[in-house]
Amino acid sequence: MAVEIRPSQALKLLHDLNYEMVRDDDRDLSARQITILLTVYLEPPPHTVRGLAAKLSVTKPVITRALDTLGRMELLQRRRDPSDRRNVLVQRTVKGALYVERLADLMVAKAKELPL
Amino acid sequence: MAVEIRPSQALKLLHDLNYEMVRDDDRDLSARQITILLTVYLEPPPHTVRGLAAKLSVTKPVITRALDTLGRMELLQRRRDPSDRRNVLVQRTVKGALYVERLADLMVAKAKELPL
DNA sequence: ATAAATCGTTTCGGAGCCGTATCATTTCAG
DNA sequence: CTGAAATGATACGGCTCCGAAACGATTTAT
Repeated sequence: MAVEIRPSQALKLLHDLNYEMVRDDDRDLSARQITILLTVYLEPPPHTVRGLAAKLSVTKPVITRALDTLGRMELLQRRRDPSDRRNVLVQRTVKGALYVERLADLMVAKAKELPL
Repeated sequence: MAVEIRPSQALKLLHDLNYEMVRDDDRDLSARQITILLTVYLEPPPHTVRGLAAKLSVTKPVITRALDTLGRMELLQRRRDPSDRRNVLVQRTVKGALYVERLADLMVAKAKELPL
């Protein structure tokens, strides 16, 4: 129970954050893509297509396509599981780590600026 | 300088929030749509297409189309400006207010659950 | 009264993402 | 060794969104 925030502050934080994301990136990630990205960066590996699909309650092609996009952006990468070559392991990248870190810092900064 | 939050907490909060939005709504709003919605609900009126486009640094058709979508969802509504009938005034709706309120409450709850 | 300017919408071609169904590859069971 | 099961990728038709350009309606300037 660490972070106390009031509803009006939450909305302003959400607004400011989305505002920055819209302005900075010409190509903004969807809610699904952000969720996939953060899941990989926050939860312990391994991450498979099937596992991510189940966790987000979406179909497998959704994950495959999101990985195509996030892979093209170099924010995540695929790797075949050597022990079971049917599996694809989703892994972090340097660029992805920087992106996530920047997102976190932005949010911390915006939270600090909140009025009242 | 009200809300203190650490980077790892910010990421988890962001993840949890996007996760809920992906799971709850079958049709999730884009970052642009959320920004438009929150701008109208947080900043003082009047809100015009041109004003919103300038504020978000996007073209006017982007706003028009977002209003089409958000209007269809009944989260925002258009109204002609009686004093200058070229303008369109973007206004809140009951359903939109409830949606925004729910979003704020969700974020407050998720923040309260954050570890450490 | 006519021309210019302003505002929001529509059109156009192009691109991304959706879910369903199907496919190729790999593993496992009999 | 052969057939079933599991996994991720692909094909398909449909929908939404994008930016640029053109458009109709309205207001303002000359």
